[in-house]
Amino acid sequence: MRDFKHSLPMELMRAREAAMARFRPMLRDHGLTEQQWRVLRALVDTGGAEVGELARKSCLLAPSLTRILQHLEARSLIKRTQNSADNRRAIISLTARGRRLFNKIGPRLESLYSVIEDEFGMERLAALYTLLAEFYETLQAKR
Amino acid sequence: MRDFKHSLPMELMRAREAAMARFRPMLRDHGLTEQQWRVLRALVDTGGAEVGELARKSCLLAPSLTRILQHLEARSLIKRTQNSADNRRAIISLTARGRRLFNKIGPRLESLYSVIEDEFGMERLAALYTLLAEFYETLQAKR
DNA sequence: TGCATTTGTTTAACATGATAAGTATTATAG
DNA sequence: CTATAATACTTATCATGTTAAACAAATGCA
Repeated sequence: MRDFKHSLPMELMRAREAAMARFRPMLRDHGLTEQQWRVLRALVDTGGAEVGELARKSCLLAPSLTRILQHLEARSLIKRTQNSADNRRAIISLTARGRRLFNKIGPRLESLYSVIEDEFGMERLAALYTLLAEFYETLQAKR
Repeated sequence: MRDFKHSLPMELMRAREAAMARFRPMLRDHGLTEQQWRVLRALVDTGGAEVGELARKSCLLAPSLTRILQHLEARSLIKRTQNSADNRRAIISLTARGRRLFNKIGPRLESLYSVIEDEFGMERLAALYTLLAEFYETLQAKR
């Protein structure tokens, strides 16, 4: 059997964790988990979206997203707008308060990201992005 | 701000999830989570280890590992051997039953891994491993 | 020796991950 | 039309992730 050290899922996880360790403290300072942040960011990106689309964009499972939306709604960071044409669907969007929080955190995370970019190098980072995207596409295509 | 699509932690997560989706069903068929499997694998690798070492090798946080060991012990897949020199430490090791389960699952996971290797290509896979390891080292070194 | 510190592990509390099942609403075949 | 299936979410349940705090055993040092 291959050496345990060369388990691809574990290597991906370790790399991700190394990056998240840089970002998580700041999110935590603002009372956000990384998953909650992903939702806010997806909402800014889309300007409002249905739960299903939000789940895809933020890479969250539906049940997780349901709970997260409940938390964010309780904190008045998001709101729901019922779709009269299809009552199953609701459009989720940021409140003004949610947008303010996003605007406060976003730039700080960007600067942390820049540090990583400097340390690791833009070229290698780009290469990594490319390989990851190709890997994902390859494995998805064959399912 | 960068496009949301280019969030490195998310890309790492998506790639990992694409791989795990191949492995998880088989583990589930044997009543194991991926984390429990990582622990069994680390135990085979080391031939028995303390909780702390196990946490490092299996990339699990101590509280998670504590719970996982309780589950595995309840299923008689692992056992604890008290260290007389230091009563805080206990050596965790596989039971015969745990080893049998490992021997049953291991080869099947290997063959699933081979499929990924074929689909993505060994060269690109090797390149990905290298970049991931470098990325991890770079980010750890500067902490 | 006595005691504050450190170390290794576990608990606790809350949030999310993963799977299955449930609910309400809409689409569709007959 | 209407029963049925499909869709979009939500609940439920158990396991893990994350942080802080508790705990016991070992260590360092006055």
